[in-house]
Order: sequence, then C-alpha cells, then structure tokens
Amino acid sequence: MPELPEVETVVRGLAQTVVGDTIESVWLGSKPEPLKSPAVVIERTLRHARIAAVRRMGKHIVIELDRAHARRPKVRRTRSKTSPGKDTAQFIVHLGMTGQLLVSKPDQELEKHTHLVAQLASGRELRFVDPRRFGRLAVHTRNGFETAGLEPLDVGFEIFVSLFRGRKTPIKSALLNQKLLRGVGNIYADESLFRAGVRPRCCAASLTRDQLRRLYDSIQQVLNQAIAAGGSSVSDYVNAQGEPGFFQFEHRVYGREGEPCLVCSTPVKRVVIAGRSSHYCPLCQK
DNA sequence: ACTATTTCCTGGATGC
DNA sequence: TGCATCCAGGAAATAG
Repeated sequence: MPELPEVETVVRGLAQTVVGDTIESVWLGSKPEPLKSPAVVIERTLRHARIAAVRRMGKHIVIELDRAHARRPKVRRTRSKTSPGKDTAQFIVHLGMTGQLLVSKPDQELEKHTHLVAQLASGRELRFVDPRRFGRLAVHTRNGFETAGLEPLDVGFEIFVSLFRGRKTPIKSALLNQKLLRGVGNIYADESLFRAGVRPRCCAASLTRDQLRRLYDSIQQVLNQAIAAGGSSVSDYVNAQGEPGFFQFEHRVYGREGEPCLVCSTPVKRVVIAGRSSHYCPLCQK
C-alpha cells in the first residue's frame, strides 16, 4: 500500500527520469475511470505540456507542468492575461491501494487495468495502472493543489504534540487521519507505535509528553528508514521503474499476527480499530 | 467540531 | 474442481 515512503520513492524515480520530458499524447481508459477531473480536461492539460518538476504532498504525487510552449487553440483572448503562472498546471496522482505510476518503454505489454498512458517526447511512456481503482487522477490549473495536514517529516515536536490535544479517538486513528498528519498509513502507523511502545487503542489525548516524544521520534525514524529501503512491497507496490522496495523485511508487527515479538517473543496481536487491522505487541506496548 | 461507520473496487485466500 | 464468500485498505461521504 503506497504510503509516504512509497510515494516518495516513486516521486524520486520520476524526478530523475521524466523531468524535462514533454507529454506528446494522452490515452485514457474508457471504463469508468478513477478521475477527479473530467477526462477531456486531463487530456487537454497534459498534452504538449513539459514536466517541470515532480514532488510529493502527503500521499499525493504532484507533477508540475509547464504549458508555456504548448500549442494553443487559435481562439482570440478576450483580455490580455499576464498573471504569472497562467502557463502552469499540476497533474495530481493518488495511488490509492494498488496504484502504480510507471515509466515504461512503449513495447512493454500494457498491463491489465492500465487507466492512463502518456507518451513522452523521449519515446517512453508514463503509465497509470490500478487494479482496485482506489487511486485518483486530477489536474489543477487555476489554483494550485492544496491538501490538509502537516508533513510528518517537517513538523516540529511542539506542533506535533498540539495535534493530539483533546482528541478522544485512538492514537492509531489519529495517525491515520490525513487532516492531522499527511502520509502516514496503516503500515507505518503500526510500526511507529510499536517502536514507541504505545498501544494503538490508546486515547490520543491521554498520551504523556514522554510517549509523544517517543512516537514523534519513531515516526521520523520509520519513515526515513522506509524511504531508504525504497518503501514496503506487501501487495502491488513497485516504484516508477517497476521495482519493489525492501522495507517489508524490516516490519516488526505489521502482518506478523501470531508471530513472536522480535523483542520479547510474545505473540503479536491483531485487532481491528476503526475498520483497520492493527498489529501490536501486548507486552512491549502499553 | 468531532468521531464513528459505510462505501467504493478487485484479486487472492478460504471454505464447503 | 468449482463456486461463493470474505478480506485488504485510503479517503470521501454519511450518520450520529
């Protein structure tokens, strides 16, 4: 499941390979597509656009487009538009659970569930594949893309503490709430809570400053280690080059129900919190 | 203003 | 072997 480290890995891969390239044409699947913008708008915005940069916001991939040299329809403009940024746009990709954004050679076979193919001037293709269709595609032109929540790797400790003040919800749910922190998902929430020694069902507001400090440090550590390992490949996740990550081998509780805790050998427990499976060690986590 | 629950979707695993 | 059922989960929508 693509969470912050997986999205960051995809973004870095794209930044190295397709920045400076130009989208020549766009193909969109005909089935009900996972689009947040109308198909024609996506197609029109992407075609002839140059990829200026690729970055990440939470779990969203932000592809900055430069349309300054894009051919325009010969329509007389009603007024002279000189506002800065009028020739820029953003292509937003959310991978959902099973989404892949791949840079492929055109002769590579089209995977089933390919929803978008953008042909690049370099001869390669940018492809969006998503079997479960939880992913989303959108374009933003007028106002830049914005999304709530703070970046877990940028937030300071005092702000982090304030996020949970007065929250009656379990800490696990609070960590998954993208309006608080953006980018932490089920795997890294469980792994961070284990490393911090905090039970997932713990009421967020009841965490001591000490626990919050350990949680803050754990989140930074886990996310950074996962990025260094190229993310976790538990189901379909691969990077922009189609390669898996390796952090699944570093998981200490996620997906290890019944297996011995790596610290104390107590069997790892799995419970459901807010409809999400949550893994923890009943002895190590209080 | 929060919080909890439901919904979307398909492949893989499980059960009879 | 084959078919039905269940489960995974991010985030938006809905309900309380």
